[in-house]
Amino acid sequence: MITETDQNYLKETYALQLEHDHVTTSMLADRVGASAATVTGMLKKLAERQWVAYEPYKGVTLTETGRSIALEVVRHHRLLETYLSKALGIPWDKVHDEAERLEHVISEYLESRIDELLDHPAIDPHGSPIPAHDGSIRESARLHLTDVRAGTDCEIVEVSDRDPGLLARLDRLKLHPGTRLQVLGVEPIDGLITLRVATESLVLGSKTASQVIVRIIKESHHGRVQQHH
Amino acid sequence: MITETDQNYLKETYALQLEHDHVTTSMLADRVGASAATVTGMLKKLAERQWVAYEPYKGVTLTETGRSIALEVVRHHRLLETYLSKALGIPWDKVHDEAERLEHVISEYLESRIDELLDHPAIDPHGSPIPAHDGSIRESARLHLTDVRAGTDCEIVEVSDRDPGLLARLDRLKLHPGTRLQVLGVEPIDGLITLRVATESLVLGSKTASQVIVRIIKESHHGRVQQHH
DNA sequence: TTCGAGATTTAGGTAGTCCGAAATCAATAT
DNA sequence: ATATTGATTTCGGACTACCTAAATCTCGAA
Ligand SMILES: [Mn+2]
Ligand SMILES: [Mn+2]
Ligand SMILES: [Mn+2]
Ligand SMILES: [Mn+2]
Repeated sequence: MITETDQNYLKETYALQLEHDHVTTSMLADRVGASAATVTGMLKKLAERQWVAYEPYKGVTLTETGRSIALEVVRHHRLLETYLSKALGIPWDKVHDEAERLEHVISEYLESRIDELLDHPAIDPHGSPIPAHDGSIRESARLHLTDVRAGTDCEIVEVSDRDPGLLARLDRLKLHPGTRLQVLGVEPIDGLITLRVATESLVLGSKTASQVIVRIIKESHHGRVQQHH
Repeated sequence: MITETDQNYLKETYALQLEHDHVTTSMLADRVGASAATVTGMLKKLAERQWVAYEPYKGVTLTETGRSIALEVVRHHRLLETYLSKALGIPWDKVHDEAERLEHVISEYLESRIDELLDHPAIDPHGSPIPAHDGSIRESARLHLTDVRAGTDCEIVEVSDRDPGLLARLDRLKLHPGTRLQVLGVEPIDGLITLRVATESLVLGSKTASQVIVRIIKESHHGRVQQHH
């Protein structure tokens, strides 16, 4: 039997694998809100069930089975966020926490009703791709706003859905998926980024900018895009 | 902390108190799907937390606190059933199981959004009253179709939401809350009840008829309504 | 190459929910 | 009044998910 806890561990492992090439016990402990000791125990259990490959002291990787369990939960999560936002008019900084609990209890039947009613949406309110029913998902390379050179034109693709405070602020600044912007300058010491959005300019800290994923529309002439990490 | 299990025990105790004047361990065991031994243990815990009054070998009663916890869950359940039915078009024999899981995880915020969108509904798809936000509820006397004399005109008020098979059948027979009917005859041995609904007549067994709650529109001239039990 | 520091695992334990089997109780029939 | 029986509780045990503290491992700095 797959418990809600199993689903959360697998989902967070999936998310961490997208951002890091090595997923550790402590990273997972941080995400699921449990102690490292607890995570070690759970990883042994998940490995026994063949949902992850686990090398003590090394790290953890999802198996194919584990990945599809994770994607099923991610699909629920993102469909629910989209539904709550569009059908119930719930603001985008409140949908995540609600979906976090609902994702584990909706039936496949309800999932498909929601999917139909929304006309099979491809992205959620934060710009994240919604896995298809068959588990396929478009996992494009993720370019963080912190890694964009000055002078570049881009469009926001996705923002992190975890922090309501961040989302409320981005909303006030009119920074949403789809928003066009130009990077005016990057301050090298503190990483402050100056942007032009429509006709206004504004400054973001690197903590905020690192939560924003963009795609480049017109590259700066002065050099190449920096690599993250 | 109130767990999902706590909520289920309290909710079922509430439901049983409406139908019986004495709620026993085995009745609860049957409803929550656990052994009598398990229920005894849980009742001790619930009594310790002052959610029920529990007399070993005697039975169990909700305290005021226990009742309001139960009504909160019942409100979630019935609002969700109504929403799933009206907004998502889910058939009335499928909404119960879905609501059974969702009821424990929706926030007060989502509850109120749903309530607003439905314009503060008073009854759910099965005719059961939805407790108000403040916990008030119209608990009218419940007259079962099995207790109605031949010759009486009535209207269906409520049907049990637990059994999808029953609901599917009632739907096929066009027996819904609001449906008018006349009891043509009651067969004394097997309890078969003959009804006239619109222009057609049909026969129900007592198992089915006992799940239907009615209110009398015009009493038979030949005597009084029988008492249940 | 050795030595820590920090990450991780192991050990020992709690809380919650469940079970079957055995013991006990309460109510009824004799 | 007593025996029987069905309901209920008690007992011993299982399983999951969590914790802290102690032991152990890994890897980079010296
Ligand atoms: Mn979750
Ligand atoms: Mn999202
Ligand atoms: Mn429930
Ligand atoms: Mn109902």
